[in-house]
Amino acid sequence: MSADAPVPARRARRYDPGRRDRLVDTTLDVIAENGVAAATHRAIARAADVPLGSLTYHFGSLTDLFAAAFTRHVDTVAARFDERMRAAPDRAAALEALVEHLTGDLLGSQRDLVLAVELYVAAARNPALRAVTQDWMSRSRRSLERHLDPVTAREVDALVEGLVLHSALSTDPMDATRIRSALHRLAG
Amino acid sequence: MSADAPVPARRARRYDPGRRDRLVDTTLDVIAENGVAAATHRAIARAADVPLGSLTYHFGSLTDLFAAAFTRHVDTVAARFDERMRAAPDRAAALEALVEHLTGDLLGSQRDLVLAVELYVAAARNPALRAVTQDWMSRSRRSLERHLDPVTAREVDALVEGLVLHSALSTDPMDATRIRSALHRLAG
DNA sequence: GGCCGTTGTGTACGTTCGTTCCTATGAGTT
DNA sequence: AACTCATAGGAACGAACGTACACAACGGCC
Repeated sequence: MSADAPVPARRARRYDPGRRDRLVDTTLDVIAENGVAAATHRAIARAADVPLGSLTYHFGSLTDLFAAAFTRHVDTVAARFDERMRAAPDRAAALEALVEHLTGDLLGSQRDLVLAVELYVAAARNPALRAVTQDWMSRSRRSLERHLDPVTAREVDALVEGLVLHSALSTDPMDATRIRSALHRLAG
Repeated sequence: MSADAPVPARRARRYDPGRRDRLVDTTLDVIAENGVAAATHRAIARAADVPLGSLTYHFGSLTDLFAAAFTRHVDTVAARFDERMRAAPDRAAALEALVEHLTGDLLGSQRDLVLAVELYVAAARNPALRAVTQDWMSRSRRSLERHLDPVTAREVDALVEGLVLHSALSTDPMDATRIRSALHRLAG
């Protein structure tokens, strides 16, 4: 009469060395999927299949976790973007690489697009995240300045931001041809 | 023994014909000030100095209230923008009006800027708000097409969106001169 | 002046949240 | 093998949330 007692089903898994890293990744997944507002401790714990307490153990607060997640995201995208710019031999190639970055890397995966916008808004209200956005903006501009003068780089940067926003939210985003034409008008 | 009884301090004010309108305005204020996430029934009620129940009486749900608020905001900004475009006699004047719109109307009041970005993100997750953003985007483009061909209008629209985002979040937004130069490069 | 239906108000309910805390476990060290 | 301490796990707390609802108050109508 005690075999299948109402034991609360103890969790078996133990000692998970990469867990902290996985939590950061899962956080980005949840934010991309449902937005920052829906990225609660519980939602992330469920998505990562870890108990609730594990989150507050690894990260002192939800803001800390967001900061870690966005920092990772910015590092990933900024590194990829700078590599593209570094690989370009001249200005024309840089513009084409920019088109590729926009249509291939970003617009291809709605994920990075959405994460960017979510980061922008979260940072607008949260001082702890503002540094991450600032870092992204300055790295992005520095990459552009490999082939563009500072004034043009700044204008292109603004246009790119607008294209990202448009693409993330509009029903009919601009295609590669239109983007290329706009970039050349601005920086060609 | 009953004069100053612990009566819960009945509210005196009654019959407030313009209340529904005021609630919409107050909602925009709260969103601009603290973001959509902080715009709760209670926060708005406090800001408008009305009891909590008044909100659910006038608006069936929080989403309904947001939709009403954003619709009003879009109507205001879109009307002002279209008037500027309509008043411009030619393409050059239209571009200058656009600069004026950006630096004067929008960047002058951080408020409209922030509201725009908040709307974008809220709409990305909430189907009921998506129609409002679509309306804004199409009206904005139609206004631009008074003086620009459709292709250019679209590019300018994207650039403007990027400038808005940059201005709302960057520490050193572009000034009127730079904005004018960028617009002329793109559409001049 | 008395009735009625719209409008206004206060409270309560059930849910979800971030965070805290106590206990259990096992890898690494001695 | 024994000990230790960083990690893991689950329950609990108080606070805040959206919403529902019962009752109060008053303008408009007879």
